[in-house]
Amino acid sequence: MNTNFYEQVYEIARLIPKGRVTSYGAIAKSLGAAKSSRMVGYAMRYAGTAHPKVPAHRVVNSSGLLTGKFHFETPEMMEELLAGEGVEVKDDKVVNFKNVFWNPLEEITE
DNA sequence: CGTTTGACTAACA
DNA sequence: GTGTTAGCCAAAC
Repeated sequence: MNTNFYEQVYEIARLIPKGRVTSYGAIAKSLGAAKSSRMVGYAMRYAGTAHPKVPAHRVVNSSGLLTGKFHFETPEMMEELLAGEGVEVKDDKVVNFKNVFWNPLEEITE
C-alpha cells in the first residue's frame, strides 16, 4: 500500500480510541519521524478533505492545548466533540491530559 | 521548480 | 509560568 506520510498520520489518528487524545509529536514518533511533528499537524489540516474523515479533534499539542480548534468548522466544535466523547476541556486545554493521553506506540506495536 | 508555510516541540531568556 | 527563538520537514502555492 502507498504509505504516504499523510495516510499514515490519518491511519493513526483514526486509531485513537474514543474519550482519549494524543499529541502530534506522539503520532510523529509512531511514524518514525519525530522531527516531523509539524507535518502531523499539517496533515491534520487536510483531515477534513481526507477520506474517510479523521477525528482530528482527538489530537492536541504536547500541552494538551486545542491548538487546532480554529481550523474546524467552528472553533467551539472541537471542544464539543471532545466533551461529547467524555474528554473534559477547560480553557481550551484537555483536563487530566496525562490521564486521557493515548500512546499510539502502544497500539502500533509493529 | 523555488519559496512559503505551518493544527509542533524543545530549548532558552 | 510566560515569551521568544530556533530547528524541523514535507506539502501547498
